[in-house]
Order: sequence, then C-alpha cells, then structure tokens
Amino acid sequence: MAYAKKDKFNSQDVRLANLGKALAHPARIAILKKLAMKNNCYFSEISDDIPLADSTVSQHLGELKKAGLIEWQYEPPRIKYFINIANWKQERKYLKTFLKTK
Amino acid sequence: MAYAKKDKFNSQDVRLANLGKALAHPARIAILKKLAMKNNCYFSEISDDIPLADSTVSQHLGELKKAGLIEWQYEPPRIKYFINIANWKQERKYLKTFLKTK
DNA sequence: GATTTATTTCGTATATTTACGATATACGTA
DNA sequence: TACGTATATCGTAAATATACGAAATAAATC
Repeated sequence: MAYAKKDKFNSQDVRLANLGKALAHPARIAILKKLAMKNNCYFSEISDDIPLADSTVSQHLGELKKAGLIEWQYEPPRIKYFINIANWKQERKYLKTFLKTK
Repeated sequence: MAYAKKDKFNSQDVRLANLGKALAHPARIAILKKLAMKNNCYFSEISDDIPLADSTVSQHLGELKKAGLIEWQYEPPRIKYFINIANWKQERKYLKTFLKTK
C-alpha cells in the first residue's frame, strides 16, 4: 500500500494537513466564505453560487462535513448548512499556532 | 440552477486553495516546521526526518517551491533550503484575513 | 578523466480527487 | 397513494497526487 508510511507522521502534522486538504479547493473556500457571511444557507443558495453540478457541490459539502468544519439541519424539503463554530475555532487556533512559528 | 455555472472561481479563492494544497500533506507541514525552527537546512537533514524515499521528499520540496513558500541555494555538494519569508508572510496574511471572517 | 556525494528527474504504479448525469431518498402536499 | 421538490448517493471517467527505485546531474576530489 502506497500510503502506509503516512502513519509514521506526527499526528499534529497530519491534522494540519487534513485542514489544508479541506481548504484545498476554491469551491470549498467559497462555501466557507459564504457560510461565514450569511451564518447559514440552504443548499440551493450555495450551489447557485458555485460553477459546478449540484452533485459535485454536494460532494464538496461532504468533504467539509468530514473535516468537521460544517454542520447541517433538515428543514424539509431543504437542508440548512452552517459552520461548526467550535470545531472551526479549534482548527483555526491550531493553524494560527503553526503560522506563528514562522 | 439560477445562474450560469461556467464562471470561473474567484481568484482570491483559487489563491487560498493553492495555499491549502501546499499545506495538504504532513510531509510538507513537517518540512515547513523544520525550516522555521532551524532557519535553513540541507536536503539530507530534511529527508532524514521524513519517513519517505529521498526522491519523494524532493518531490514535496518541489511542491513547496511551486507554491513559492521556500527557496534554496546551491552549496556544493549540498543544497540549502529555507523559507521564502516575503512570500510566506504574504500568504499568511491572506490566510489570516480569511480566518478572521469566521 | 574517474569517482564520490548529494540531490533531482524519470518512468511508472497505484491511490485519491474531482466531475458529471442518472438514480435514489426523504418529506410535504394534492 | 401519487407527485413534486430538494438534496444525496451511485457509477464511473478523467485528472492529479503520491510513492518508489533507477538513472541522471553537478560539483569536488582523487
């Protein structure tokens, strides 16, 4: 397995890399910016802004969920998305500490 | 889809995503941390710390060069690496502005 | 000129990411 | 129960990232 050696990395470094990965696509940056500005958004409000198919936007939202950066709530027939403030603050703090060491 | 989806992404978002990409692997995080701590390092000092083949470490250094985050100097028969302070500060500022909007 | 040392580049295999359309699901409403 | 709306998931193709060892490169030294 090509990636077995990744296990040998420092867990702090893995964590920062995972955050980097979450931010590594302009669609995901745009989603986070929009959620930050509006506090919360329905899926369609997000996908209207992103030049990709709805299914792809949904996939990017999935990445942000996986990274713990966003949460969602059913509001039938729609779904409301918002930033997971606690996690975001935590990650941001982590990242800031890293940025400071330079 | 209310709007045309062929529009390109915002260049600011692309730039942030590129920074995220540069930070999206633990080896690259580890390299940056080490360079920050020691100010500069020879290739071998870096690769000794990273659980990957030398050629792969070189590849990761290439990614960091491409992102403009590091510079190097030939010091035969070795190569000294160091952080590109000006660019790093610029990118960090960019990222911090993004982080603040949350 | 040949050898040694340090590092990069090449060739290539495999994994992961990104993208789309089609289909499925969940739920309110007729 | 059937239908419409909003969104997710599936299947899959194409692009990109990651990893390694082998070979190439560059400069110092023998």
